[in-house]
Amino acid sequence: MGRSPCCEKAHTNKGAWTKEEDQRLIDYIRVHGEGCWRSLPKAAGLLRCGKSCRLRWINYLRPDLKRGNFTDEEDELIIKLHSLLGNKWSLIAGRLPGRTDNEIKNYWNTHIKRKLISRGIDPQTHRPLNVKPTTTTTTTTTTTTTTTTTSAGAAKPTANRVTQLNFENASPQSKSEITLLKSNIDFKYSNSFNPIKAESIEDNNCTSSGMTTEEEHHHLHHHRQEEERNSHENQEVNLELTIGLPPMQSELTRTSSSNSADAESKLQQQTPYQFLSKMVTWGVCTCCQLGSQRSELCRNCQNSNGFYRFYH
DNA sequence: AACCCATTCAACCGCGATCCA
DNA sequence: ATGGATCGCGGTTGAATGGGT
Repeated sequence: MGRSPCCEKAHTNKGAWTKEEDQRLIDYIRVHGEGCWRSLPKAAGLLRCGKSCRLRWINYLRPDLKRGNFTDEEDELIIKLHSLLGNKWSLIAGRLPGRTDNEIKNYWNTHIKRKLISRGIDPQTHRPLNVKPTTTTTTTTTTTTTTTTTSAGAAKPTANRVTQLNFENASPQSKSEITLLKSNIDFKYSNSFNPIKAESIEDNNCTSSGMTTEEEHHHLHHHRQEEERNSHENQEVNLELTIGLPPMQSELTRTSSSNSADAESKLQQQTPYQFLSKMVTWGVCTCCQLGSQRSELCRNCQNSNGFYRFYH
């Protein structure tokens, strides 16, 4: 038994949308807002499946879309974000107001890929094309985790992977790493915050990039130097990866008698370092680190009971 | 004008994640 | 705990378009 189709295909239109269909969809959403896509077509009198309506609205009809050519600044930002996030088009799109994931994906495949290749850069790894990838396998003694990756391309970023940073039970070695990580985050925050690095330490001393701890130390050090150089040389593209509030269940529940906005504003009054330290202590997912703008409370950090996974 | 080929981008498809009864 | 329904994402497809011959 396969998965049931998302809609009754026999009675739905496919292919390009007509002006009338567009208008119906716009009119309906203007009145009722974005809601249940499944029931929308019927309610709006459209012979389309909900999925198709959603796509049409998000990628084409939404009033806040920018359209038009990408600027050089946008190009560079996309390249930079892609080097950090990989093919996470929706996350990249979240940093480019008025642009959709589909648009960026297409633009990447048709323009930027070529642009990078012409610069002698591998579009997937963001490293010089003549560098031959080597495979390294790292197995740590404290965990059974084995990570395989290529040196040319950092381990493929997984958007929903969560960080697990437990200070209390960490080995002395891990603690020194955590200190290093925190200083790294602190450093990045003072320049331009790189959320990916916050994910670097997982399972105590097994790194997500597949490097040994020593390599990771070296890598972080090297990265820091590089960052410093960049920021001095050309005022590196400021990614403005704003940090969204991580789920603050306890803060919220502790102040449940007052409103949750109080708890939030209390946290926002903290210094960036205090705030980041909390993030590290809690452990937050990439979504929260990136400041997901779609939902106030990230689902990745929330389990099915509504509690947050990483709160101590 | 007719054909061919390359490029672009809107739309589709399949799948994993999440919700919810 | 389970399974169907739904959402959202990333990869792929194919019609439309433009340029070259």
